[in-house]
Amino acid sequence: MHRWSQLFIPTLREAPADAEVASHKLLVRAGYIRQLGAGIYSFLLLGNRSTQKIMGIVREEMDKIGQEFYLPALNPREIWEASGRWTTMGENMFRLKDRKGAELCLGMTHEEVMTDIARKELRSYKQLPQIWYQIQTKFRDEPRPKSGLLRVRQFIMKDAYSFDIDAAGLDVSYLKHYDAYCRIFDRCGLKYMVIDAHSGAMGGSQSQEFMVRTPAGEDQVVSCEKCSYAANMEKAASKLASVEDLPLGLDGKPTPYEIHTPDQRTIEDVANYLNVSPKHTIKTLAMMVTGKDGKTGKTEQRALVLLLRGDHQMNEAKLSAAVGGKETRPMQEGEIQELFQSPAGYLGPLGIDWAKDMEVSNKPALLVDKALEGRTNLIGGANKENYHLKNLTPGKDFHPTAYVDLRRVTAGEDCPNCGSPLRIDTAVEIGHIFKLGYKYSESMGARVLDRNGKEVAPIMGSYGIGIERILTAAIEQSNDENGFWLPPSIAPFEVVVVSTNAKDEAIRSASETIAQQLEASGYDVLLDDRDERPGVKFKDADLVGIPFRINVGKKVTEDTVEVVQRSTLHKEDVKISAISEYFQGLRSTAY
RNA sequence: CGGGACGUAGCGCAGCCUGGUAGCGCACUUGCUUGGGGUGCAAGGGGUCGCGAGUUCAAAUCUCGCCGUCCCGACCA
Repeated sequence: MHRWSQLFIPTLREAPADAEVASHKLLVRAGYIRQLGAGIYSFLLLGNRSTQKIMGIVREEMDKIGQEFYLPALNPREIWEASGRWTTMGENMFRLKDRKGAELCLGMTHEEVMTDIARKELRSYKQLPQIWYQIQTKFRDEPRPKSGLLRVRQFIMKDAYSFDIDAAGLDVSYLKHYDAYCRIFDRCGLKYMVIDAHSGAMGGSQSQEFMVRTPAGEDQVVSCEKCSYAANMEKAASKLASVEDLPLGLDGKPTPYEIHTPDQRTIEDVANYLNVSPKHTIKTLAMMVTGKDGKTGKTEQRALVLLLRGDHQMNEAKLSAAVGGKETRPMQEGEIQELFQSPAGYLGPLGIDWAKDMEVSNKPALLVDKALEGRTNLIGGANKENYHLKNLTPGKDFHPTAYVDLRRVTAGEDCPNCGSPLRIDTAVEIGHIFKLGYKYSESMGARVLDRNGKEVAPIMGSYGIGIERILTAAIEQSNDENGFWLPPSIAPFEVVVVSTNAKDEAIRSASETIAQQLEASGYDVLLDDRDERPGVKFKDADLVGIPFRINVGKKVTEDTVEVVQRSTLHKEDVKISAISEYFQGLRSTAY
């Protein structure tokens, strides 16, 4: 039996001044966590109980599909060199030296260690498939830890890795994880969505993220109001209404011609001045790309010009993907003048010798958004102050280096699947599954013999869940100014029994009895037996995330107590003799 | 890493401009009081004013350096 009077639950009336998001303020106020440093937190009794319950659920579901390991957080440099990530992980990796001067790092993820086990131990296709997982502490030297537990430098992750003989096998392992993740997040009581994601620096093909909508989130998610379409902003697409192109101007000849547009610099100005919709104009964005050349290894800089439909916005993530992850920045004035021989405001694609493919780096590249592919008679800058061009047709008047998707989806546009409006929300990523492919098995030399006796690399998948993020997301999803409420499955206690007057013997002993009864029926019970005023206890009970409260008060003389559901604040009188049955009933419904 | 802010008791803050005994609310301790939404009264305890230099008779206060934390951006399985 847990008695509040004997526990350390340091609740705070006020949130620390440096807490910004709801979950951070409340986790501190409720005595779940305390900060040790930037992005480093201690878990106290309540916080630890909650994360232990989350890990319990994760473990139960993962045990159905895989085997639990426990790998070291301290990793030698060699395995990270083997995968190539000793360098690519850069400053995000915590590095240290041992007494002999040997280099080590703290694991940010465990593809390397798992693959190392695989390459040493797996010999035959008969040993596949394997799904290995662990629940373990990860270290990442985030450039900017923030938002309490949302972005930290040390956290607990459930990470799993699958090894299969072929792509079909990987599909099965991937699906098993998908299903397990759904069960885990359902059991944790989260409202989540699954979105298509960018595989990012990890490589690989298919990838999905499990996201929880919250204003505190750092990721933008596009989802359909009606159907199940949902995607990361980096990947999201939308259906465009078709546009009827402008007719040919002047004598009807299909060649671009100049028109005088004095002081008309913005798309909006030009469109107004010429009395056309911005949909008929071309937006020209001048950028510079910097990055290492794949062949020479030298850091190089090249001009990159982007063309979008006038009313469209550029999506930085898509651009970054289009240039292979290199850094981009807007051109400076001098650079613009040098390439276009024209001031900004009148830039266009004509008169410049564009590179034919992205590999050729001595010429500027011209990337044209797919929304302009097939369009004709557009209006764009003439590369001459105070002039624009009419009758511009991509592919005819100028030749793009490539057509790519660069456009930023905006809320209200049509879903690519069903045509219903799309919405955009910020969200927190709580889980991620993806098909790694052969990246690690090949680079690290994991090989098995297939049924033909041929040596092949196993195909891998990688699957992660952020334990603390489940707690954080749950709080973000369910809180008010007085505190928060967790789903019973992950709450530190399921019920708090509040003895409203510690000095009243009838109330005191009834509280005791009720708490014992419920505990005997298998509930996690906290008995608030402190010698405090009822108001203090109610405030604390509302604060700390326990989903149900039993108020034991004067009505004990009538064999009655009050049950309060924290989420709704709904109150109900229940006979003490029937309290266990009452909660059994709840378990089948609200639980 | 670029921009901004902050650092005074466990938490929230004032004091700094104009240098001179370090303060308020909550929390904590003791006593009484109260007992269904942070009860009231009284008496207490608790501070290297982030750290280090400098200026000065005298520094929380002025100057310089460093450290730490938060926010925006960049970054990000």
